[in-house]
Amino acid sequence: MDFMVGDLVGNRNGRRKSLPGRLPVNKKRDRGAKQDALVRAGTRLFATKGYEATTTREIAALAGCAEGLIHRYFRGKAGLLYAIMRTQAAEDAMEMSTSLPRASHLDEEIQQLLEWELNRMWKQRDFLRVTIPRAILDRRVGQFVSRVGPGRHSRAIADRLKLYRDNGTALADDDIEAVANTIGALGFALGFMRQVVFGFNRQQTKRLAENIAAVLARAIHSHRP
Amino acid sequence: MDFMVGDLVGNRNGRRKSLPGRLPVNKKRDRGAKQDALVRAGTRLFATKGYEATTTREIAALAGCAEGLIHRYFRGKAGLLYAIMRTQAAEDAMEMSTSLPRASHLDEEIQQLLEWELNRMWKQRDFLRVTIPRAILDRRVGQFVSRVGPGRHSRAIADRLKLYRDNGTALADDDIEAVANTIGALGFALGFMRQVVFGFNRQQTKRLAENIAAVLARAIHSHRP
Amino acid sequence: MDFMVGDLVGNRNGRRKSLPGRLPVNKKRDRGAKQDALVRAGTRLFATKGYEATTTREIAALAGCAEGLIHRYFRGKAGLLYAIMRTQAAEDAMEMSTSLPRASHLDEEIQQLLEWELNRMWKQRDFLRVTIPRAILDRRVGQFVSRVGPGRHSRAIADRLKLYRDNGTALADDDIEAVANTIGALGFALGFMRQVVFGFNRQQTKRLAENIAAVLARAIHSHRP
Amino acid sequence: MDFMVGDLVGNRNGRRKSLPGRLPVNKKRDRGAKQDALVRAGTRLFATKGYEATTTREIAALAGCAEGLIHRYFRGKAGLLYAIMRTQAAEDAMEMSTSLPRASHLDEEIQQLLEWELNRMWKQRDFLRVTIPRAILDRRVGQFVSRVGPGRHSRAIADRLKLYRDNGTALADDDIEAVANTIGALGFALGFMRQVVFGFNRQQTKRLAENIAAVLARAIHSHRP
DNA sequence: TATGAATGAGGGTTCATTCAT
DNA sequence: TATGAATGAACCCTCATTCAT
Repeated sequence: MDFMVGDLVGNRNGRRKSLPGRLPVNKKRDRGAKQDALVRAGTRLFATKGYEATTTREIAALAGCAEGLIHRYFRGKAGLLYAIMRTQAAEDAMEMSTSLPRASHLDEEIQQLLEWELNRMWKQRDFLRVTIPRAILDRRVGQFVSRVGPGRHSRAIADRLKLYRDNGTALADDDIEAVANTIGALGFALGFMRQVVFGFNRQQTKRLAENIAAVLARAIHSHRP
Repeated sequence: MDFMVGDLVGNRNGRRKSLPGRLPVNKKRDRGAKQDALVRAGTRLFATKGYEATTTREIAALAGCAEGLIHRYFRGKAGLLYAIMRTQAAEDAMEMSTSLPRASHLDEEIQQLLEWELNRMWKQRDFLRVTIPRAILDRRVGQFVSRVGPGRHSRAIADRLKLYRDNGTALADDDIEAVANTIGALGFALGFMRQVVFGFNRQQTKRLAENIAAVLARAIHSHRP
Repeated sequence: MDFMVGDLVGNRNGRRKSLPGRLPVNKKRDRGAKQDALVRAGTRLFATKGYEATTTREIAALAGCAEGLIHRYFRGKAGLLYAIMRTQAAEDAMEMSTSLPRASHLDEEIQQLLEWELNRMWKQRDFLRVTIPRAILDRRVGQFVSRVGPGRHSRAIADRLKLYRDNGTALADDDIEAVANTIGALGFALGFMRQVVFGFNRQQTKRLAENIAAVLARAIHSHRP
Repeated sequence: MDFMVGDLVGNRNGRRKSLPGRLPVNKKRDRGAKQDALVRAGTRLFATKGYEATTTREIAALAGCAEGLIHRYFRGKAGLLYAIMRTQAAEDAMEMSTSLPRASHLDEEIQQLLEWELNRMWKQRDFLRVTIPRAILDRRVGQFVSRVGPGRHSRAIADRLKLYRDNGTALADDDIEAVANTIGALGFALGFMRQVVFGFNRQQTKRLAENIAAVLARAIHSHRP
């Protein structure tokens, strides 16, 4: 009267038809570390293959943990993407607060601000490779990026420029806004598009930036002659 | 199954040469029309939903023709993408030759060049929404875009600037290069990223561009004091 | 300048990494036949393993066609289930119209009606094995089943019984309703539950039904003595 | 991983015997309470959503204990299902012994037996919603259900009918068997299928049962005219 | 012992591509 | 040649089960 009926009840995992010996699995619990690993793996893969072309399997494999965790921690692939963006925005905010020393002259300030932007773009290149394409497709992401990226940065740049004076007079607000936005635009166009996307030589790009910085400095100096 | 990047600069037809013996007169016209329709539909859909999220079925439906044609004409979805990029590059090249009238002063020239760039970005926004994400993922596409986009344009801009003189002397090459690149960078950053991706108000953006143009003009005027 | 970039565009099927030689596939188009095959395969598998435990993969394999067709034809697994139920309801309706000859006496009529019900249950056993569990879980399915099953049948049985008279008088409506419902109930309880689900011997069940029919006939004959 | 049907009649604990040396006094009480809670939660959820569609997480949540306990106590989800069936079979057996008072006449007896069956089905509806679908899919469960359900009950009904006499003579065995089985069939068909599954009005169903009982009583009275 | 976090096999479904018509 | 029905690989996600804590 005893017979096997286990397989009469079809359950998802009961059907493990061909798994003779399991490998010993690392089930150590370390939520923080695994979340980090997933965010890092996701960033890397989304950046190089694109969000859609990256599979959750790959991400889990690269992160060295189970696919299911992507869904447990981030509520799915899309959630991981958002987590990546939030994480980066937070890190960027932190990095901004580690202040760049003030330069002795306006020329130098513009010089170093532009260089700083270029470096920032380079450091954040993976993040940007993930984010920009999403921003292009999704208005909401675009607004988020705008707020935490160019928005925050041009304001910071403008604030720094306000501290400088030319022949004893403060710089005009319009000029400050123009230069701050130009520096932001150049940061993105040279630092990200040119250096990262178009694959131009970094030294050459840096020299170009230096020339431009010099031109900008001249412009702002010569205000109302 | 694999597409040549060479295709990016090749002719639009997937087939290398016309088949022997069979007049393709009217067929050709239909073929061309359908290819155009597919390219247009693909551009629109890739731009709004992204390449991966767009299905070939949708493209065919929007173009009003059969799904199979995407494969026959363009060797698949990826081939259509390349065709879109080629098409746009060609159109852009044509548009550049419809020349912008020369301005009477350098100030005006910079002004109108920047405005022209902003408009160009706006007109090409769908194309850019398709292309930029691909360029970000694919170094080779990046190089292609760089060549037909910023490369071509900054050269054209520089050529125009060379025609102007300040106090009777030609502008310095370094300044020309700096300003030409800055105009290009601003075109992309303001015209595409700010206007299109971040969804900023166009008038406001245009005014910002005008301020910036004024600053740049001042800089280049005051050269060699 | 020509390099492979095909794999830079991650598309779903482009990734066919390890399919050296495809088997020649039978892509013959025969929608009707394939729909039938899927309905039949679905009925069989749902009946024996249950709806949830059956995979669409299995259904397609048993039907000898592609999994995708389940979604194209029936909009998914659930749609196939509904199609099965509709199909069966339609067939059952048709079969009902192939009339059972009228018996010479009421006794015989009850006898043959009950037998007819038992046979119907046996013939429809796979369908019932699919449907009853769903009806148990889903009020809507329950109502549908009730309408096309017991509802339709007891009415038909009642209509037949109305044609008989006992000692020259028509049978009382209440009696007809009672006997018709009893026959229906017995059909289900003996024909399906006992014969099919509990696995009782069919001959024995048939004899039991004959005894019961005799008792019922007596009851209705002896009306108001 | 495979469950023995023997478990269906075994004791409720997954573990065969108590562990040596460790007083399980209070633990046992908790254990029992949690097992009960899991069985109750499982019954409710399996009944309303179906076995497969119910997750162990839901069951644990409804029972207010940890998911892992389902596996520790019942060796998995399937084991819980068997425990549910065993529990119910045991409760049903107990309830049968709380005897229904004997009626004064056969008519009344049939009447009250049928009513009793209908009520029983109503009370056990959740259990039946769990069990019937499993019985339909699994021959062995079907046999188990048949034994502890209809089998046990028709025997009990027959035993009661044997106590009545008509005009001083005992009822014929065939008639008793026929009526007992008919009552059982009606109990299931009206009490479960009609009342519970098809969602018919209970009062109306009760009246129909009364009519039928009257007809059956007449039949059995008039035996051997 | 009890918990619930971690695992990963397998599910339904989508959709680029193929090919009969 | 053009069509769109058919194909099936691969996707994201669920959830029974395992096992560290």
